[in-house]
Amino acid sequence: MPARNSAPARSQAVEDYLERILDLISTKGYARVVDIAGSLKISQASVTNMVQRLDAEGLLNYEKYRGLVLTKAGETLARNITRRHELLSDFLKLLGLDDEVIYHDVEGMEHHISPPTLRAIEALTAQLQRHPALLAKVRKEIDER
Amino acid sequence: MPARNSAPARSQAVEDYLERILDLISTKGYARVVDIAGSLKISQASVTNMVQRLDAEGLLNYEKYRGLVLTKAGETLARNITRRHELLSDFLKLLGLDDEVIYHDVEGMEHHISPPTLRAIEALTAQLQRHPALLAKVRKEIDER
DNA sequence: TGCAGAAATTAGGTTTGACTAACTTTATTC
DNA sequence: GAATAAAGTTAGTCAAACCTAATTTCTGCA
Repeated sequence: MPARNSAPARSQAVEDYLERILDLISTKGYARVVDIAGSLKISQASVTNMVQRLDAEGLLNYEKYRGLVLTKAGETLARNITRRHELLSDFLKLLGLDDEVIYHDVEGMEHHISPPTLRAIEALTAQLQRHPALLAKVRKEIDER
Repeated sequence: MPARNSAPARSQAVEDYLERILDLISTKGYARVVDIAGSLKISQASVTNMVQRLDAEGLLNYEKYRGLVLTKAGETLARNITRRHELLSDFLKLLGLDDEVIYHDVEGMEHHISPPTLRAIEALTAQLQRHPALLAKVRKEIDER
C-alpha cells in the first residue's frame, strides 16, 4: 500500500510538537529537547527523534547538541495550529465547560478540525458572545442534567 | 455488573469498528468480515484480527467462519458512539457546513469528545434550532469569507 | 582547567493497527 | 456431488511513535 511518498508530514504528533515548540519559544525564548520532552511528557529520546524528522521535513533547523529554530514554514504552521487550538478552547469555554475538560478534549480534537469547520465555529463564537441570553440558556440546560 | 477486565479496549480503532458493525447490523441485519472491511476500507485480514480482539474483550461474540453478534456491552458502547457521531454531525450541519467536510471532521474528532462536551453541544444545538435568526447570521458570516 | 552532572543522542525494543500472500472453509452452480 | 468462487483465516511484515539503557557532548563551578 502507498505509505505516503516521502512526507507523512502532518500527523497529530507533528502538530503537537510544533505547537509546544512555538509555545516554549514564545514563553521562554527557546525550546530545548529537555523542555519539549517535559512539556509533552515523553522521553528526551523520542523528542530527539522527532526533531530530526522535523528538520528533515524543513519545519525547523536543528543542529545536534545545539538547539533548534522554527523555519518560516514551521512557524506559520505552528501559528495556525495554535490559533485553531485557541479558537476551540474559547468556544468550549463559552459553553461553560471546565478547564480540564476543555484542555483534554481540545488536545484530542484539534487535529481533526478542517478550516471550514474552524471558520464556522469562529463565527458561531462571535455571535454567541453577542447573545448572552441565549448562552445563559445553554449553560442552564447543561447544568440541569 | 461486570467491570471492565483491565484492557485498554477503547481505542479509536475499536470505536470505529463498533460503530460500523452496529450500522451494518442495523441496515443489513448482519455484519460479515467482508462487509466491515469494505465499509472501513481496510483488508479482511485486519478485520479478522480486530474481531478476534473484540471477542476477547467481550464486546462481541465471534465464531470462526460463522459470524458475529454484539454483546450487550458492545451494543451499548456502539450505540453511545453512534449517538455521539450523530449529535456532532447535526451540530455541524446546523452551521451550514458541507456534508463531506462534516463527514471527514466528525470521523476524526468524535473519539475525543467527552460526555460533558457532548452534552454542551447538544444543548447548544437545541437552542440554536430555536433561534434561526442567529443561525442565519452565523451562516452569512461564514459565507462572506 | 578539569570533572561531575545535566542534556542530548544512539541503539535497540515494544505496541498498535495496518498490510500482503498463502491457505482453509463455506457457498454456489452445473 | 465436485469444481470453482467467495469469504475468512493465518503467518509474517511494516511504519509510526513511543520507550529504556548506554553513550556522548556540553556546561558550570571548585
